[in-house]
Amino acid sequence: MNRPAYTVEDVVKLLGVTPRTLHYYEEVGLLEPAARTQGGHRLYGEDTLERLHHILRLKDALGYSLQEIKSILDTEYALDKLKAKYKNNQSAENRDSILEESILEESIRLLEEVLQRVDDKLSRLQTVQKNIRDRLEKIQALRDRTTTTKSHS
Amino acid sequence: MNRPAYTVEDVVKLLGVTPRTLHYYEEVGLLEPAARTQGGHRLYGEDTLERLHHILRLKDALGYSLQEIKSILDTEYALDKLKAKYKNNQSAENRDSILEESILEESIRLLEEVLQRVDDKLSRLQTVQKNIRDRLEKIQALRDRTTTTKSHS
DNA sequence: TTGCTCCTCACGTCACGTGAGGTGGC
DNA sequence: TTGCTCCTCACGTCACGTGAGGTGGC
Repeated sequence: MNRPAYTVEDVVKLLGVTPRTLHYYEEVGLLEPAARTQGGHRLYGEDTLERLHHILRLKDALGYSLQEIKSILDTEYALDKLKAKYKNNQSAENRDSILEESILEESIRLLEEVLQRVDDKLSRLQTVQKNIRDRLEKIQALRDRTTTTKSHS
Repeated sequence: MNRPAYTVEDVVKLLGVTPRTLHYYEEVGLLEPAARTQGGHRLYGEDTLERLHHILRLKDALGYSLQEIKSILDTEYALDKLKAKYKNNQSAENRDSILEESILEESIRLLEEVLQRVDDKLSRLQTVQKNIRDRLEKIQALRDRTTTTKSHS
């Protein structure tokens, strides 16, 4: 499940980060390599690759700090564990008691908060997009006026 | 045209930045106050306020560095000057020669580049939005299952 | 074996944050 | 005059960038 293993070079090419970023995320406890070679070279698994992808989206698209991302990932991890516990449990009463746990409400609050941020960013970007398109059209019209004038002369 | 004047406090409240940010942008030559009081307190004009708003959009929504923003604003300023020159000129030949200037093509290239970035950000954000909505629905369904179970018992 | 990428310090940089000590403006 | 905000240094911080000097892996 953790196979195949990716080297630093692989990750760098796949996700467009630098080795330094991988080192730094490890330093602050955000991303651990799945293993090391006997020579000390980092090896990443498929799951850490997905985790990094998620980190980058939260950072680049939504502008969260690494600290905030850490707490978001912690909450998501706790939720995943809860889901696994739920699935592995036969008893209906046990299932219900699992669903009582506060991590469920916390996850919902978190997702709603993130979604709000996404929506805000989206509407702001759409305004910018419209703005730029208008300006681009105007200035292109101005340029085209020169071209037509030239063809007259 | 540069009236009314805004104090640091006004700008901070209107655009949600800190005084330190205003100081720093001035330090790197991005944003000059329109004037100072005799006591040295900064006063901003309506136009610098708009400029700051533009800077913040380029930084927060699009992720440009202050260096990049500076060069973008420089290009836009040059284009504005060109437009003014165009409008104030009666002669058709003069107008044509103004339109020959390379700043026109440069501005179009710049706007297309920025628009590309906006579109990229938008599509990525839409993916994230869909993702979160799906996950939110699933986890809400899980929570609601508990509620209904409870009402049965 | 050659060459390219990896490793670990460690200092530099960008975009501010955060006091320290002092003055301005309603 | 009181109190809140402003001012200018100047050091701290976050998220890496960038060598320096040395070793690993196909």
